[in-house]
Amino acid sequence: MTGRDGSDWEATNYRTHTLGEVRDAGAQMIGHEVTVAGYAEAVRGRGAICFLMLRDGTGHLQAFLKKDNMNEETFATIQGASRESTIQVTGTVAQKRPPKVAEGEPNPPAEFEINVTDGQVLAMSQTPLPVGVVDDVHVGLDTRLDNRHLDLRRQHVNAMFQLRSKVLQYGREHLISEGFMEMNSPKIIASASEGGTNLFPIKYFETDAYLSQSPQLYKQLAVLGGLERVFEIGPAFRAEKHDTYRHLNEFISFDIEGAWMNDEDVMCVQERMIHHIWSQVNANDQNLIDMINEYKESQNEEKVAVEVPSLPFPRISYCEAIDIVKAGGGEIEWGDDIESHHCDLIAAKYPGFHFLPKWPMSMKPFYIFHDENEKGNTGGQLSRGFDLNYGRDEMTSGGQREHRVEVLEQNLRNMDLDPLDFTFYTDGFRYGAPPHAGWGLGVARLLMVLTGAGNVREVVLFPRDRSRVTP
RNA sequence: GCCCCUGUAGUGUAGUGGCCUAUCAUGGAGCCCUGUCGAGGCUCCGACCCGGGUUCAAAUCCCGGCGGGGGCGCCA
Repeated sequence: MTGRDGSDWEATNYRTHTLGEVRDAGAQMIGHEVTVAGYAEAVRGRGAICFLMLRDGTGHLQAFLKKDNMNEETFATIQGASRESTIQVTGTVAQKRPPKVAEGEPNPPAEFEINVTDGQVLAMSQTPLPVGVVDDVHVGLDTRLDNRHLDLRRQHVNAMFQLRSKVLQYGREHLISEGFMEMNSPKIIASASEGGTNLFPIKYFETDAYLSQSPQLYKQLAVLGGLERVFEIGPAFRAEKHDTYRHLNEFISFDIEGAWMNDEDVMCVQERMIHHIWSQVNANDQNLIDMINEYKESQNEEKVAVEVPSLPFPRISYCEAIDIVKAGGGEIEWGDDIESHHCDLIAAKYPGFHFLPKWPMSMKPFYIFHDENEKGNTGGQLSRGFDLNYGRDEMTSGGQREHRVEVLEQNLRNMDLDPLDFTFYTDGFRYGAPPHAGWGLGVARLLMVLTGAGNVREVVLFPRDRSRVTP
C-alpha cells in the first residue's frame, strides 16, 4: 500500500489501499476490489445514489454508493452519516464519469472512484462541528486551539505540521552528516541553571526542583565529556508572563554544541543547516507549501515562497547594528538591548536571515566566552555571543563558551551568582576543557518563517501560553 | 505588570439608543432533484458573555466581573 510521500505501508486490517494510492494509480487498478477508510468530508445525495467524499492522510477520493449494489441497511447508514464520521468501504475501482465540459474545452485528466459494495460507519461524528474542516469560513485562533483535534484535519493546518516534521528531519539529517550526535538532557533540574529567566518550580519528592529552561549547561557537560559534537531537540520551559505572537512558555529548542569550535564555526554550521532545510523543502515539499498557499489565497493573505537563502548569511556585529539603528533614527546607545522596534530598522536593510555577532559581555550570560582584546567602540568588553534574526524576529541565540574555569567563576561572581551553586557545572571544566561553542534555535520560529504563520501558536500542536494549559 | 481594542446562532460576521420580530455566509434538520463534483433548488432551526446602572426605550451608553485580540514591558 502506498502511504504518504510514496512510502510503502503494509496493508492493515482496516484498509488494503490508501486513498492517495487509488487516486494516483487508479488506471492500473480498475476492476480491482479495495477496502479503504477515512473521514467523510461530504455525503451527498439522499435518493437511491450517494456520493461519499472520503479523506485519509494521503488525500481524497470519491466513493459512489448505489442502493441496488449493496445491502439496503448499510446503504442507509452510510448515507445518513454526518460529516467527519469515519467510514470504511469496500468496492471496485472505476473511472469516474467525466464532468461536463463546455464545447471546445479540453477534457480534464481521468479521475477514479470506488463503486461501493459494502461498508460500515466506524464512528459517527457529532453535529454540528465546532470547527468546519472544509468550510471556507474564517475561524479564530482561540476557537481553533480549543478544538485542535478538528483544526488539525484542515488541509493547510495538517500541512504545516507535516512541514514541521520535515524541517526537524532535514535539520537532523544535516547535523548527523556533519558528525553531530543526538542527545537528551534532563528537564527536571535542581536549581536555576543560568539565572535571569523565571523557572517553573515543581515538587520533586521531598525537595524543590524546576523545569529546565534550556539544555545549555548539560550539552556543554556532554561536550566536555568527549562527545565532541552533540545536538538536542527538546522542550524548554520559561515562566515569563510574556504575551506576544512569538513567545510561549513551553517551546521546542533545537540545540547544538561542538568542541574545538568558536562562534564563527557554529554560525557556519547553522547557516549550512538552514540552507539544507530550505533546499530540501524546496525540492521535496512544494505540495505542502501549495496547500498552505491555497488557504492563504482563499483568505486573501499573502502567499509564501520557499526561497533558498544564499550563503553566507550577512554578519552585522552588535556595534554595526547600533550604527544602523542610529542612522535609521532609532534611539539606542551602546550597551542597550536591540529591541523589536530596533530590529525593524535593521530588517529594512537585511530582510532575510542575518547574524548579529559580538554582543557586549555585560548583556550575555556567564558562560559566554570573551576575548579581553575585543572591545567595542566605546571601550566596553565584547563577547562571542551572537543572535540569528530573520527580519525583526530572533531565531537563535548562541556563542562560543567560556572554557577557562577561573574566568567562568569570575563571570558568575560578576553577575551576582554564587559559584558554589554551579559546581555540578564548573567541576566539568577542572580537568581540561576544549574550547567549544553552540546555539539554540526556536523550532517554531523557523516554522513561522517557512509557513508565513503570523503567530507561533499556529505551528505548535498544543501551545502553552500565559492563559492556556489545555488541551 | 501597564496601555489600547474587543465579546452577536456551532463557526465567521452586519449592527453607531426606537427602523431588531437582529443581516449575510457557512453549518444543522428536512424535502425535491440528481453521476453530483465548491452540486443545485426549496422550507425550517439557531445568537446579542455575565451582573448591575442610565433611559420612556439598550445588542448599541456607563460601571464591575469573566473571556478574547493587539502593543509594550519582561525575556539564556
